[in-house]
Amino acid sequence: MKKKPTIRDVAARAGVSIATVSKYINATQRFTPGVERKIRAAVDELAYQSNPLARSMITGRTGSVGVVILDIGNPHFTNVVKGANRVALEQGYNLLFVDTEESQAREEVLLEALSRRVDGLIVSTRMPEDQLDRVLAYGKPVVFSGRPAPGKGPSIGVDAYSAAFMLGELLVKQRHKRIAYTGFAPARPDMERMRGLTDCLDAHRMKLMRFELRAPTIAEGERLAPSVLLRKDRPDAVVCYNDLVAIGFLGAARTLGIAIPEELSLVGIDNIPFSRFTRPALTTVDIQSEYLGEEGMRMLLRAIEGDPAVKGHVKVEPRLVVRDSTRER
Amino acid sequence: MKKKPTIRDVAARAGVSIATVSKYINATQRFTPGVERKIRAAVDELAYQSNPLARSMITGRTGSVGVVILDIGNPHFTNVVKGANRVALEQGYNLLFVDTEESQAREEVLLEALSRRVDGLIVSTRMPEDQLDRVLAYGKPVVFSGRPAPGKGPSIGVDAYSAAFMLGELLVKQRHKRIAYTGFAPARPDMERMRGLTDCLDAHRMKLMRFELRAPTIAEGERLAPSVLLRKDRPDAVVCYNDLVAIGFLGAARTLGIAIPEELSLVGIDNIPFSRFTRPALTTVDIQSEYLGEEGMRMLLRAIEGDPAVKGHVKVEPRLVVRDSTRER
DNA sequence: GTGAAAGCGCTAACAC
DNA sequence: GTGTTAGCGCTTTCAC
Repeated sequence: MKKKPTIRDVAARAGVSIATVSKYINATQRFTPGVERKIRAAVDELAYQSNPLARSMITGRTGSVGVVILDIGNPHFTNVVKGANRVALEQGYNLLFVDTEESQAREEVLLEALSRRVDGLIVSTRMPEDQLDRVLAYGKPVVFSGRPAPGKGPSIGVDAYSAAFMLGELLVKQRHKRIAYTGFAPARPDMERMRGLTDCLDAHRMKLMRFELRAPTIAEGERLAPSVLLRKDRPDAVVCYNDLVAIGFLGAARTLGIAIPEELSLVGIDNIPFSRFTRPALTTVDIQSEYLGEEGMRMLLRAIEGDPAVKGHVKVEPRLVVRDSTRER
Repeated sequence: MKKKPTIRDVAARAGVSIATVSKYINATQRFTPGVERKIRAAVDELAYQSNPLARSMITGRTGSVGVVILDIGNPHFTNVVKGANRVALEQGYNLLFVDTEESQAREEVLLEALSRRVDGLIVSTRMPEDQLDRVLAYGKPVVFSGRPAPGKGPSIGVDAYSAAFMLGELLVKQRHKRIAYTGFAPARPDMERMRGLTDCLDAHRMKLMRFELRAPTIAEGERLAPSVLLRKDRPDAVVCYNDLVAIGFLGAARTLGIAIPEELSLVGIDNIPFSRFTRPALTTVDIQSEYLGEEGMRMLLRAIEGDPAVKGHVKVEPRLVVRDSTRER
């Protein structure tokens, strides 16, 4: 763990100026063969690597972009990251990401620490709209992911209203009579989903039952399930906040001896990779997580490059995926 | 996106020297009330935030640690990250991570970029042992995760040999006669798992069939499954490289009409959260992913603080988790 | 307690 | 082509 050689060490060893070495490192110029050879030799011998911090201080660029996600344990977000990572790498940026674990307090600190180390950010946050300015105050290009951010900068997200509406339509068409939604109010898309579902049921003169989640996770789905499945007016279909919650419900239903889809239809949202492998396979809505990450990163990179056309909300269309956890009544 | 105020701006506005502002920001000293008030006012008005890059250049510390993982799509790794994140945050560090997507080429670039931006690293890599020095050459404390790194620095990982051995014992005890292993040779633990299984079967005078995966993923499990399940000498038990592969096998078996566990026992390794929710629920070995991340981070943090006792390999014990994908013959 | 000055390792003009 | 020089924004002696 000896100390690292600096550009000065290389210059001294090669017998040239530090400016020349700098130009060699950055390949911004051609050299006389002798000089080039000497520099290369010195770099090799010292195993020199330039310090990106020092470089960034001058150039104002870091070559990195950041992604802030709410929960790395949710496959939806890991897919967003996968997509973003691929595009960033292709364009010569590297991606740093940070998991806020759904904690608002943490968000502040992590965002600030990250924002100064990258050229731009994609951020998923539950922050109320009027606080979004705080993120912009870091002075870096930002793309908000998973929600519209009207007037606050570019954003990308799936159309939560229509995702929920589609699910409602399916369930109604399948003649379900008592439809429930397990919502998670703190999440941004929750209200839109609720609206989509309510509007759809209203049109058919049906009412929606709502149950409240404390977190959008498998464990929480399992915890909540009994209280909705053991009521005397048990719903005959439940729309879960996301696939994770639906998987928890599936597990609980099995334990409780409730057959799905025979006695109860169950749907999720997200279409995470595992939803295809539950049994019964989960009916859900694909929200194109990976594409969200890719396209979000493309937007961010354009913004970093100074493209003023990057603004407004990009609405991505959800796709209904009907599998075996729903059945006609 | 106007330019950020510097410490100089604050000093000018407060009518003090930049040295004084620096001391205020870092709380390294007490002040006369008047000065303190003026500085605070200036900081607030300008919404000043110190530039961590500039600070790092001088102090040599960044306050961040890095984690390099092979595939963020694998819940095993996301759990490692979760554990590491929690511990890092507790200790006042923040965590940046990077996904190499199982690509060696990428690894180089990402590692170098990351290493200069953090105080230390936890790295998962398939790099051959003799190349591990390259990682150490970055001059930062490193903990290798998921494998021993003899003579190359501290490491932590689950005992892959015994994990496989346990699975072998279970399957033998259940009177399986034709046991197969779907391996993934490029991965570090593959050889140890192979040894564990082979030793166990040898002791019972049984032979192990081996099949080769091209990646340790669900999709690859699905792809490989038919070629092992449709042979005339079909195994009656298959040990999958990990739970993801096992889930792929489960899906394929369903499609092929092969009943699990009635006609075939199937086991995975990792105990990812979803393995409890497949049907049948997957028998597997818990490798304590989250603990691996926590403890690895504790080791790293101690190493960063200069503790010379951090070295050698910490071997974590796996735990057999018997569920419903295996059955006595 | 406070400030002047010397850098951290590097790049970007601008001479030569 | 190559070298000189002036910083990037900050911390850290070391005087006062």
